[in-house]
Amino acid sequence: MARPQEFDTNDALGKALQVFWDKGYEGTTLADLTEATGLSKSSLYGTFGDKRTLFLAAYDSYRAARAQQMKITFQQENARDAIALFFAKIIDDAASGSVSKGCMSTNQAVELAPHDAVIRERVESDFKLIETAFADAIKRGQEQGSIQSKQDAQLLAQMLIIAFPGLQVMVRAGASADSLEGGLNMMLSILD
Amino acid sequence: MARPQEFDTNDALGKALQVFWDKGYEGTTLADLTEATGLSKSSLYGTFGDKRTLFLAAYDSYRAARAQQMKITFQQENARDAIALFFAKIIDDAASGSVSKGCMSTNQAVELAPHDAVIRERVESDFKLIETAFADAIKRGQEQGSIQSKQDAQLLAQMLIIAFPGLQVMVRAGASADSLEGGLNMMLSILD
DNA sequence: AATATTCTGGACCAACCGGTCCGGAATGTG
DNA sequence: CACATTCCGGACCGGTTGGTCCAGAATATT
Repeated sequence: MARPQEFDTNDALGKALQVFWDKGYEGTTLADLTEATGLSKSSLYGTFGDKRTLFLAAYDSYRAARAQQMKITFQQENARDAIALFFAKIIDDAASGSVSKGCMSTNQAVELAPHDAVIRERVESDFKLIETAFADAIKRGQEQGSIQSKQDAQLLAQMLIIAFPGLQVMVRAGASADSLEGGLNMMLSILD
Repeated sequence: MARPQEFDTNDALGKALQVFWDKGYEGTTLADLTEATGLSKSSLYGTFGDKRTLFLAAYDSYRAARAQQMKITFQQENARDAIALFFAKIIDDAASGSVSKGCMSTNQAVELAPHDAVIRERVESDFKLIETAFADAIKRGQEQGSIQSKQDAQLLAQMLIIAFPGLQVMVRAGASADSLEGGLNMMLSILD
C-alpha cells in the first residue's frame, strides 16, 4: 500500500550517533547529519523529529549498547579480571590509531548536563549503573578471592567511578595508552 | 590626548572567562559576551580581537591563575596534606551551592581538544603540569615521611592525574561532595 | 495498469551567528 | 575653549543555523 522506507532506520541512527559522539551536540549541524546519514532533511525530520529528539534517540541507543557491553564484560568469571578488562577496553580505545571519541556520557557530562536536566539525569544514571556494576563485582571478587582487599566494596566502587571519566577524558584529549596504563594499574592494585 | 578606556581590560576578560568556562566555546555567543562584560561588540573586538582570540586570552588567564593557585597549595609543608588539599578544593567546588563549572581545561579536553591542536596542546600542558606537581610532592612526601608508600612516585602521580579530570567531570555533572569524598580518600590511602 | 499512499530532495524561511564599520560622543592637551 | 584623538553604540552584513513545506518520484495494492 505504501512505499517502503528506503533506508535502515537503525543504521541511520547509528551514523547520526557517530557524529554527535564525535562533535557533541552544539558542534553538530544538520548538514553534518544529512551528510553522515545520506538522508535529506525531510527524511531525517520525518523519521526522528527535531535535532534534540534525534540526539536523545542516538544517545539512548549508545547508552543501551554500552550497558549491554558492560554487562558482558562483567560476566567474566574472575571479578578482578572483569574490572581490569573494563578499564583496559577504555585504554585500548586510545591505542587504536583513529581519533578517540571517549565516552559519550562523559562528554555530555561536560557539554550539556550542567544546563540540561534531561541530559543530566541520563548521565547520572549511567555513572550510577557503572558504579553499581563495580560494587557488585567487588563484592563478588571479595567472596571468590580474586579481590583480596577487605575494604568496603561501596567505597572501592566510588573510587573506581572517579577513575572512569578521568580515563575517558584523557583518552579524548589524546593521552597515550602507555601513560594511562601505569596509573590505572596502580589504582587497581588497591584491590589486592 | 586620547580618551581613556572606560572599562578595565582585565575585569572584562574575567567576565568573558566566566561565560566561556560555564558554557564552553561553541555554547557562548557574542551576545553572551557583550552582556556579561557590558561592552559593545566594537569595544570587545577592538580590545580582544575575534571570538577565538578572546577565548584563548581568557583561557590563558584562567590557566595562569590556576597554576598559581596550585603552586600555593603545594607549598604546604606536609606533602601528603598538600595533595589532599588540592583534591579537597575540587570537591568543595561541588559543595558550594552555585552551579559548578568544573575545570576549564578538563572541559576543553572534551569540547575542543579533539579537533583543535592549539587547544589540545594547552590542555596536555596543563595536565602535565599537574602531574609533575603530583610527582614532586610525592617524592618530597616520601623523603619527609608524610607519604609512606614506597611505590614509584611517577606511577603514583599517573594515578592521581587520572583522578583529577574524573573528579572535575563528576563535579560538573552535579555529583554530591559526599559521594566523591569516599572514593577520593580510598584512592589517597594508597599513598600511606 | 491505475491508484492511493508514502517517501524524498531541495527550495524556502526566519532567526541568529560572528564580524565589520561608521558617525557621534567623550576626553586630555594646548 | 578648541582640537585631535580615541572610545563606543548600534546599524549593517553575508553566511549558517535549525526547521518547514511542497511537488514529484516510487511502490504495494487492486
